Amino acid sequence: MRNNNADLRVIRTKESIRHALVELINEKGFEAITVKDITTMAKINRGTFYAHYQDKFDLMAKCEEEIMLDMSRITKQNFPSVIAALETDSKTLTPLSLTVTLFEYLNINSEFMKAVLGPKGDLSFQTRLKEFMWETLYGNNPNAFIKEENFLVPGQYLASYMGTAIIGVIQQWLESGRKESPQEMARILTTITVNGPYFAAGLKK
Amino acid sequence: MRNNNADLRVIRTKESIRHALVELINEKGFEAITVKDITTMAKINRGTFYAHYQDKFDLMAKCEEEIMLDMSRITKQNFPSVIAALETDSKTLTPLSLTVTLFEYLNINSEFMKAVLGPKGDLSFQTRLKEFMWETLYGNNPNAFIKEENFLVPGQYLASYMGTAIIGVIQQWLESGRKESPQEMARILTTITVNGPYFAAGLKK
DNA sequence: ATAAGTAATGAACAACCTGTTGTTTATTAC
DNA sequence: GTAATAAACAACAGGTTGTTCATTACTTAT
Repeated sequence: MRNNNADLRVIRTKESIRHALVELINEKGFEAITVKDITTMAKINRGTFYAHYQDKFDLMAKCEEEIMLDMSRITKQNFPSVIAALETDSKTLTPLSLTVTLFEYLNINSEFMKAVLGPKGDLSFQTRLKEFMWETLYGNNPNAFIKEENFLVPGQYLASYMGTAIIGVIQQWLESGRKESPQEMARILTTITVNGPYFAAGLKK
Repeated sequence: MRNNNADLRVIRTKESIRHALVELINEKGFEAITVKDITTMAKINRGTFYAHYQDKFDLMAKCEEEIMLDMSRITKQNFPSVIAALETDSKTLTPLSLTVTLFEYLNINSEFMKAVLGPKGDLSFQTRLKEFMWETLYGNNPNAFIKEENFLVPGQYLASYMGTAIIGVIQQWLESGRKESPQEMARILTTITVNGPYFAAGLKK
């Protein structure tokens, strides 16, 4: 039986297609990209593109899917349960070591992440990543973080607030050139979340 | 000299174009919309569309620009300075009354806002709105909220965190059917921001 | 009320992009 | 070495785009 995925031509073709996609998103935004743009930049025949993907949406979906699966796999591999992650961090409420791991992955795939999370990127991917980050970092917290009604505000708004805020910090990190290490970013994110933005700014004791 | 903008035909045409745009974004996402779709739904000739807008991107940009100008105008009208807004609220750190005003505007234009901030919306608009909200609500705070280096974390990450978090709360409100009043939403947003998410959830004293 | 000015219409146009088809070429497994 | 398999290709029909032009319908200023 043949192993299709091992064919060097396939690997080369797919790599140049995906590289061209990232380039073009940064250049003109996913919106304005045509299949012709991609194949021209990837230096392949347009027919070849359709042999691998249905259209540009299919290409995008498969790239995003791969990223999400990777993150899921890495998370489960390193931290089979959130409880274990929390114990690693000696009694903080947020799994710091897990956050470091995720930032390390973002760092490796920064080219793609920067493209799809940037202003010309894909809003639906942002939504999916937001939900993933929320669930991974806080959603399964054994302290049952979000209840229907929380202490001061409805739980759904707390979840949206924190989920979106994480994405914002990631975007800022990617756009400003990833000057901080993944470790430092995890510390920053955890600090703001645990203490609240006003305290972190020094405006509140 | 004639005033072209007053021509009832122009007003009617533009209104039906913009209404069709909102409908279509909710239906299939901005991405997939063709100019033909818009003109068919708006029941106008395709040539008429090109008499008013260069293409669908130009249409979108002009709609967004109008919203941003509106919000800017309303803000300046009601609160010429952030200091005045803060004084209205008897010594909180966040301008609650200003937040209410902004949520009231979002409420009136909820159809459009829901479309462009939803999963099928426009990421670049989200970025612009984020920056506007940040600057309006916190950026000009006389307490000089964000410095180059803050107490615990770099200021740029605090700004991104809070700016994006606001957008997240707004998105959640629009998507879940705007059950809360603008007043209630302003209270929720202010509460989380001032106290921090962990406190608001009841996990921290 | 009317005339002048302006917007909207329908039709036609070339240019472009799309997705598919049938064919050729290169690689791999036996 | 040969047969199976899949990538690469050129050519095609169908649809969208942005423009133009003559004609019709509507609005406004006088």
